[in-house]
Amino acid sequence: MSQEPNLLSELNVALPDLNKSETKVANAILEDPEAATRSSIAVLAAAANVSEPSVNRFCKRFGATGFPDFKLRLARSLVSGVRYISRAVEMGDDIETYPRKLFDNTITALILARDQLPLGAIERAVDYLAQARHIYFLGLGTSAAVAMDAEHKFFRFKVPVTTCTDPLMHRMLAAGGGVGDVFFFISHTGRTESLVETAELARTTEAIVVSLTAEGSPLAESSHLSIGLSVAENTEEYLPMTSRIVQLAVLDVLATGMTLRRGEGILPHLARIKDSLKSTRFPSRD
Amino acid sequence: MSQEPNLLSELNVALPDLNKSETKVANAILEDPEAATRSSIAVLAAAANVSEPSVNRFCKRFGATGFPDFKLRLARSLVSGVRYISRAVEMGDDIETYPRKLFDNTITALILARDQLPLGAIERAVDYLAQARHIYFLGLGTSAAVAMDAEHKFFRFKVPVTTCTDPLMHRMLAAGGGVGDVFFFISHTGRTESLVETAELARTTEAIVVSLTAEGSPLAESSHLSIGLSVAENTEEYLPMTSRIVQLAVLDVLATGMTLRRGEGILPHLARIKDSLKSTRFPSRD
DNA sequence: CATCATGATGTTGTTTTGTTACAAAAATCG
DNA sequence: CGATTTTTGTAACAAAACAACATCATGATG
Repeated sequence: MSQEPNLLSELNVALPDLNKSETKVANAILEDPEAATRSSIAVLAAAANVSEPSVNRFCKRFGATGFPDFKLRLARSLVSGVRYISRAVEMGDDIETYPRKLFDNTITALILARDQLPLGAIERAVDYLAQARHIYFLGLGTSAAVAMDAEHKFFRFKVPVTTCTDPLMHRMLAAGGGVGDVFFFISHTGRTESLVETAELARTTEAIVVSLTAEGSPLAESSHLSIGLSVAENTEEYLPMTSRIVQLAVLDVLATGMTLRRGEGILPHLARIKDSLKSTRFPSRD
Repeated sequence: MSQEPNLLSELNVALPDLNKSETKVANAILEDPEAATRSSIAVLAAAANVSEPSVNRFCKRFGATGFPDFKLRLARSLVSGVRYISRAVEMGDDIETYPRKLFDNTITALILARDQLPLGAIERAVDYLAQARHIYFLGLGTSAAVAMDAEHKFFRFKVPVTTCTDPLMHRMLAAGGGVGDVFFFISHTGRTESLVETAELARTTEAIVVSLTAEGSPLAESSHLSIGLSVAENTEEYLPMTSRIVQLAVLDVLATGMTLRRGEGILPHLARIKDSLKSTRFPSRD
């Protein structure tokens, strides 16, 4: 699905090249786009002092099939314009405001990531993971929690999984890497010295080094395969937020890819794991 | 500008309260909202197997002045082509398909959660957390990773934070709770016996018990305050996915609420913490 | 400077689309 | 089981959009 350009800015750009009545229509729309989406063709024509067919022709000129279709595009470009701007939380924000902003930012980040997902890299990562004899998820700080989450997913595939947050352990594990080992590094910046060094250490062995990190970062460069993300963490923010959620979503994708690779056969196994928790829970009504 | 809630999630929420033909219409729209915005009332009526006036009434029920107006609202609430019907991944899906499905499901879950966020509970939770002398984040399984993430956020506010995944430790910590302690439980189901028992134990002390869990669950009932979520984890899926991401987003909200509560004064402190990592990283170009 | 060609604009009438009023059917309740 | 309310559909009606054609402006050419 292509990132359709904003209709309003398209109008602005085209403005000089329009003829008399088209200009009138364009101005009427730009004057109050919100209202334009609500008007009928007759009302808009009156507002622009032109005839109805002129408005209709105008719409078709901009690629719409007709006036209703044009209104729809207009409506959509009105939101996407607002939505795509990550609005930072401000000190004055109240409870009605900041939760919505945070959710919207997260949603936007996921949409952006979804549309730029490096599918090729993901597919190769699934290849590596599916063949791994042992997977190591290594991350520090916020990414440590992500690594832990990954461990909770991947152990289900009957592969030994190790997660670890101690940089010294990292080094030792990396040094001991061998055939069939996959070292999976998770880092938002991809610049953490300790992690990059560990990745390089792992590369001196027979192990495979995969990273989920910023595109073009030192860590990405040091890996056999990098799943490059370009999540712009709002620099104003003091707490890391969106980046790790995108990382988690990508790990969901990898785990799912692994399930698909394993085929139907793995499903009973996954079901058994899930069911094993039943007896730890209070029965639910349904 | 009114913060209009997303029409799609409004539909989802209202779904159970609709009568027969209204349900049919809602499903037809949810099935493919994008197409719905392009259809005429006749086409949509046919797709839903109802009469045209039924569609019209449906639109008015949701606050629109008529069908065209409804379509406009729908178009506005359509975020970048997210598919609202959570389509589960199927065994035959290829790399072009399943990553998108997973992301869309996650995005949808976040939109739904955003529009049903229990703001009152969140506000009170921020109150408790802001006044806490010690915060304990307790979760098991997947929620353990969420708890760990929470720890990584909240320690920044100069509050001692403890995370722990050992149920026996949980019990002992809970038993030792006192004034100023906040026990924050994280659980998707809210039915894990061990956690519920721990929560009840904590309630016998002076400590405050807060939970981030399913609405109306035993855990929610056992808490002083519950932030109720109703994320429908797709039961077909064998891996927990969307629920924990929503939990993380809510914890972001809580942490941000805490920042706002603390006021400007906390910002230099947060900045110092962030900067402390600088020397562990390779310098970036910008 | 008249005339024609071309393109832009408006008028009219048809078609499509949406809406209202009302009647039939179904559900609810005493 | 019948009365009452709610839900749903039918059909007539109103509004909107559109297409075909007519008119007007513009400007190029003899």
